[in-house]
Amino acid sequence: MTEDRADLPPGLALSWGVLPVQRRGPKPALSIEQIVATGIEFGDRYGFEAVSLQRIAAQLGVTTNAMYRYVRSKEELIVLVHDKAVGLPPELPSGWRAAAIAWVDAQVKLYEDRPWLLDVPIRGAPVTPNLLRWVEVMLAALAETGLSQHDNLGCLMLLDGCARNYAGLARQLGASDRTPVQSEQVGQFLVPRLMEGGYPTLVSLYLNQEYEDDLDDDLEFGLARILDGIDVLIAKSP
Amino acid sequence: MTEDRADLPPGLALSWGVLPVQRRGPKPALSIEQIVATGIEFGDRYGFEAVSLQRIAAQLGVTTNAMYRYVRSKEELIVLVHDKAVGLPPELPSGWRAAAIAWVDAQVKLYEDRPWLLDVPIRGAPVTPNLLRWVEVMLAALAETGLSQHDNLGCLMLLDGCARNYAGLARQLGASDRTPVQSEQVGQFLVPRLMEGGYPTLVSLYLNQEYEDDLDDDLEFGLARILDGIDVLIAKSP
DNA sequence: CGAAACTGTTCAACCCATACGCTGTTTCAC
DNA sequence: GTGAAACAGCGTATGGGTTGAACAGTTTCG
Repeated sequence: MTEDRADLPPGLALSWGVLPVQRRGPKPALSIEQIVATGIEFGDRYGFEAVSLQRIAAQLGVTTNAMYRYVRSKEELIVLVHDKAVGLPPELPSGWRAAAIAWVDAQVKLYEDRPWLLDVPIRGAPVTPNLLRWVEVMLAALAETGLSQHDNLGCLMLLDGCARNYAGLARQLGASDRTPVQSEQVGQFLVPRLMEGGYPTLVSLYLNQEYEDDLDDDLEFGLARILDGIDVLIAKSP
Repeated sequence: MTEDRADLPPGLALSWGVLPVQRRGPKPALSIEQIVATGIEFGDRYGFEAVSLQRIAAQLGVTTNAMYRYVRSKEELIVLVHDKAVGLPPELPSGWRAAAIAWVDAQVKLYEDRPWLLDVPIRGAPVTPNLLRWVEVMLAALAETGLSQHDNLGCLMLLDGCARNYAGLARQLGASDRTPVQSEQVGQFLVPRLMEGGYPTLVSLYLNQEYEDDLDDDLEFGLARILDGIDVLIAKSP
């Protein structure tokens, strides 16, 4: 019995290069690679919402429905575009601490280059080649901690959350920098209501303007906390 | 000159109860509260994608376009529904460490009750009353650490990321539990390719089935790391 | 050579957000 | 009072998007 890949999660087979063999009929005018590359192009240029079957089809000079000869659904397309756009992780330096910093930095850099990746809805655990490669390299670097694989996975998720967190923050702050007027207006609207509504800590935060900070510092701060926390665990474990 | 709330971020004014005064004309058949409550109902019942202007309008016996008398856009609706569905934070116990645990637990519980809140796209820093209330209570609890407000904000973001992380993980794992057959198939598809493709760590992870774990443990693990990390910082600071 | 298989296309049905203009109602100002 | 301004809700329409069914053309195997 041949492998039934019909009910595998969307994009799994295609992302690993397993595509239905074709024996008869006209040769396809397009290729998956071409379609995915076009999707990434649209994402880079116009954001995540712009990566649609319609647009890609139009760009490639084909009707929308022709796309369904290549992908089963939009979701499948997104999975493929996501994996391809994430690409391969960098080589990590030796030493789990340096490796973790490099890994997180690389992720932040990636999200800086392609902010729209933060908008990709995450349906489940990663199963595509490039995403799993990122997991693999970090997990390998964490092996030297001597912790259990389970704990290492926990650390990795902590680091991943940290990276996504700050990348998202950096994006929204970068976007709001374009309209400092609006930010000012928000403050004027908000502060009186915070004072009346019993938000003393937030008021003092606003008035001290402590929220005006360098994002790199923020990332460094969060990452340092996590790494210190992992260190404590390593020291505790026999 | 009266306050110009026209160009404030969508949902800001409405969430704080500032709604356009109406002097003439028929009384509105609907109220914002009603609309938002209906949106939450749909979210609870059918997930985030189900909260649409069309559906809410139909449910309330009104045409879609009538909605635009109350909210300026779908985004505004989402912001309002989000804030209302999040609700008020719990009372936190004294002691920043216990408070942090309670705060994260409450958030995880919230996302357990309303998983669709994880799908709400985050456009910017929180500005709505309930969301800011969550920030306020945690920031107040962190005041006793003696760290700067800036550092406290960093800690809060760390905790928030942790909560969202594990809530998301819990949801996807809970969803995949419904179809263990598919998970099996994924493994059968994936493992050979991981072995051939040079993913030794992941292969061992898969084969040891170390990924089968209690999620509560995961949360506890991540949270413990973060709290330990914060502790280290407190100990270092004068 | 013929038939099977596969291609892209047209036609079509949906869902969704949003804009415009109309009608009828309410209420303030005179 | 009463008239007119202001406003709610509706119908219609538009544009964008995903997905499906039926069809016609092309390639290649038997």
